[in-house]
Amino acid sequence: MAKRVKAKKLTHKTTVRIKPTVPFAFDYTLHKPDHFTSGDNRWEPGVRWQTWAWKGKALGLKFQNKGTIANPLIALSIFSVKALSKSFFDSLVKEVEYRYNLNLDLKDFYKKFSKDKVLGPAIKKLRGMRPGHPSSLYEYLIIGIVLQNASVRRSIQMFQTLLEHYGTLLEFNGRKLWCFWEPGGLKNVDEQALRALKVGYRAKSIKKIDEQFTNGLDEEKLRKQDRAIQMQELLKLYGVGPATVWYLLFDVFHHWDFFNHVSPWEQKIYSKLFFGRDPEKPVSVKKLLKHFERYGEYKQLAVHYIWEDLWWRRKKGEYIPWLEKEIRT
DNA sequence: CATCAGGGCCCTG
DNA sequence: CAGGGCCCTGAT
Repeated sequence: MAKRVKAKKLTHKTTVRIKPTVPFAFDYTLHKPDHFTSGDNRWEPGVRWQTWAWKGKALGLKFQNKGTIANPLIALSIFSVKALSKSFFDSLVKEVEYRYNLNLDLKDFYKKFSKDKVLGPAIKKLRGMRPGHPSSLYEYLIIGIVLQNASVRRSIQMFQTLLEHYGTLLEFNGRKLWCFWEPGGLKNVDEQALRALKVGYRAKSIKKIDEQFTNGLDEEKLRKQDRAIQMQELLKLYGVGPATVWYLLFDVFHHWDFFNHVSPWEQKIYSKLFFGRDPEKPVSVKKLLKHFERYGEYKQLAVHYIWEDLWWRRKKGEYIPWLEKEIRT
């Protein structure tokens, strides 16, 4: 399936140091085992390689853990074709800090919920974990579209194929990874061509989002608006509904306090986690949402901790039979 | 084999 | 505001 193409070699390397706020857990922040793996990143303990389209440049990033939870330090190496300016690096680092929430203050959240029966143990284990996602709004929208009405395996296939057709293969630090195309990159691609990649009816959404996005949607500006405006603007995008917006508000716009949607597979998992129920006989969405109210302004963050704890347990080798049944990769 | 549901959304009535 | 249809794929 992989197209045979020549990788763009990123021979320039610049390393900068980033000091996140304390406490900081490198692996729990830089790797989320529930996010589907794809050709744009690689993780191993203490290291993450990630491609990054930024201001017209296709970059390779390598994050290395050089500190501890109590005294954190990240070495970020930026690989590029040509040398880049100081102001370019500054803007990039600022964006990295934003997307991974490296300056987030978790004290109040921990103070409020460290003793919570369900959340407490997760906080203890994952102490220093930030929520966050490496994608821009545009990139996340494309990912959101391929998640719709599809199994994990199919989503991965669609995303990988899109990357391989419209992205750029980069080679840096001895690795080859695909980099996302820039917004507007599908201008000369018609819907039929997208359909040929087996994305199905999502072709229309992808195409329209690429158009609508280049026609004035500005991520920077939207970040500064309040949540209601953000929702309203996102829902205007063709193919974006409540489920996709819910993901976006958390992962891209960093609202920790907003929880209005539960998708069917998540409903099953939450039912088991929070109510001990058989996932096949899930608790109603309404009841789940009401349950999350106890976490107040941190409800989405709280669920993120419990959710990630579950996936890390699996990642670390614990066999969770009911979960395996729900995943169906 | 055929049929169906799936990590939604749009559109119609 | 409920419900049919949509692409494709793996499960049954």
